[in-house]
Amino acid sequence: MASIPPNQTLYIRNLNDKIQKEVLKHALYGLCIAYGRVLDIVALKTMKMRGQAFVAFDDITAATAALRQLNGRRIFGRPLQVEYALSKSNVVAQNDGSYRFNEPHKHMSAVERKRITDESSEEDDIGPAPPATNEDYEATRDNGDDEVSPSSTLFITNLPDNISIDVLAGLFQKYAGFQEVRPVPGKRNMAFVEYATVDSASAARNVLNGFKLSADQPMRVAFSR
DNA sequence: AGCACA
Repeated sequence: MASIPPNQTLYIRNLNDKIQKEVLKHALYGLCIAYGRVLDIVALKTMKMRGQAFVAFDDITAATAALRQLNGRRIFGRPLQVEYALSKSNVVAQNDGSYRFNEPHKHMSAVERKRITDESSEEDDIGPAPPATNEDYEATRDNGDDEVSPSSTLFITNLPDNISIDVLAGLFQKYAGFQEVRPVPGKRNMAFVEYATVDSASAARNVLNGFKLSADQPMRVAFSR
């Protein structure tokens, strides 16, 4: 079996394509960041590309470690199939100066190209991506009800019943200071998330409170008491 | 199964 030469980008397939794209990326990020710096994650929901993702690492060593550890690992109910990508990601090309944003990477008719483009812009995500900044967040935040004082432990409620620890870890690991997710025994729709400091917990809370993991259930992220 | 990104 002719194998693919090492590449600092991994090609991942067999992903559950029912999962909201942003959630998927967060989860992959959470899994991958353990092996090195992650430069970018690309996932498309086009006909051709759904169920697949590209994770660009800092270097080949990190990618190789992630490939070894993550291949076959179950996430969202499916074992990941991880290989090296065939080509260089744009992010890495940009980094090494070889990026030319014109050169066609595929031979495709104009109509095919248009079809792909249309599909890419189609909005099939269930809910919104987490706001990118705290400023964005102010618009979506619920100015509510917690009189609990800030803490390094977050208490998550209103989760979809069948949520996995993987998903939550994927989401919360993206924010600095993340330590662990702890299930609440007997309560499938709640969890604790531990951060190193009050500030890091607070930052994660600011972004993720109200984030939808399912269409109708914005999760609530509060400080634990 | 399916190797993209502006």
